Amino acid sequence: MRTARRKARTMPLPVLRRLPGYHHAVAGFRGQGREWVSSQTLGRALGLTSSTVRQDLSHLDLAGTAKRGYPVGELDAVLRDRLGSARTHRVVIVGAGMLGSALAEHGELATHGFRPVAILDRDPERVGQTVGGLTVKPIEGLGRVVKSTRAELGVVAVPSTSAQAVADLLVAAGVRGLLNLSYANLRVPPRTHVVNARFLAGLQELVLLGKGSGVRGP
Amino acid sequence: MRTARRKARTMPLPVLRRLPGYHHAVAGFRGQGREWVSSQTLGRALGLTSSTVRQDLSHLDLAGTAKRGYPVGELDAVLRDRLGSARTHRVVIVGAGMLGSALAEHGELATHGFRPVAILDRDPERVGQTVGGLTVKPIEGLGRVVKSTRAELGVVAVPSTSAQAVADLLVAAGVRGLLNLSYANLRVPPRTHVVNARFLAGLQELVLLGKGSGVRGP
DNA sequence: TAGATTGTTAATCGATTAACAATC
DNA sequence: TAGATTGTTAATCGATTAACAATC
Repeated sequence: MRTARRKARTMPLPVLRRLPGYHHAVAGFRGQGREWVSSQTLGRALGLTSSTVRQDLSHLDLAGTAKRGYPVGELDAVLRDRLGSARTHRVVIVGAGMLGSALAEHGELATHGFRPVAILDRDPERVGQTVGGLTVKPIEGLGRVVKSTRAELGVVAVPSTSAQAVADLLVAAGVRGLLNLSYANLRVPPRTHVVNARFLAGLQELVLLGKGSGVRGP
Repeated sequence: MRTARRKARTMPLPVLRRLPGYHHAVAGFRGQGREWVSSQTLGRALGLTSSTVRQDLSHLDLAGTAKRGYPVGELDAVLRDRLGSARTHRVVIVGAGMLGSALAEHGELATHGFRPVAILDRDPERVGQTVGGLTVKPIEGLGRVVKSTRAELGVVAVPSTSAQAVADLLVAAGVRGLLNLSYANLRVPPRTHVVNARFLAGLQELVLLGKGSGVRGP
């Protein structure tokens, strides 16, 4: 076993996407008081081969130990650092319907470093109401709100018909990343990122997978 | 240009995952009254190369035409057929918090063929309340409810700490696919499918992407 | 006709898996 | 010590992209 190289500089996108999964699993093992975890055990928890796990973890600033595996506490710390769980990430939510409100009031956000700092809506009926301790503001104020709250991230929680317009506003307001909860395909300029968490597309994917015939591969 | 082969039998997973995106884009073009759409235009809408689009669409039972592209109406019909938009897919929602309730009341579900047929919760306070026209039922009745409603799909809309337990119940009750909205990594038996739509993991992914340094590739 | 665009094959790229020496 | 497990290299697998003849 060669010495672990310090600080991997780059990380493939698939690996990056798995980090939240590792984090959840490791936090669980830590909660159980476990001190070491092997690549095989982690693989079982995430549905990956032990080989993939070792390749993935080689991108982190951490070394495992032969015969024991990876130190749970350290792994948890490294993952939390990468995922920014200890920092505060300000999130502005557009759409104060049930979905946006659910996000604003979701308890698990805070424990991972995310803080909803504003929620806005187009509907005058909703403006002024209180959601998760925040007063719903009119969408027209988005630019000012993003500036004054220094929000880094925006959540698109509006119907798919207005999603692109909202995305454009958020980009113009200067957020660096968008979480898209709508069914729309959002287009944003190169320096901005979009991550989709689309439950409707997810349900459709399940329908396609369920057909059995129709899917190839592993 | 050779004749299109009828009925592609299999479809790679990445292609399958892009079908909802194609569907949304094509529905948009159709709404504009457009009759033809090229692979290049579709690629722009989805953030793909025209080459990838042509490869993807070759898996569908449909032929394009040189110089014009793909017929929007036919493409829409083929996609709707694949995605099951015309059939009814019964969905049982576990968790009647704001997130589960948002799903139950979400208007876009019905237009794509998904029908919430039951919503359940562990909390006695919530049991009996009405959400989206459904009466919240106690979680203990899950097996009976799935049977009587003939639900095919289950939504896990509970805190991550109870997510695996809920997944186990849904699998035991016989649903064929799970939409996971929680942060947990769900483990299910081989014949069951899980699709994640995890907003918290999505926000974390945005943080990782935002670091700029740290990501490799395209 | 000339030019744009498909459908398909082949090349490239990159992720996953396998294999195994190092080593605890 | 013997055996389990890492870290890493190489092989494999599969997805994306490029290229181009067919053709509308």
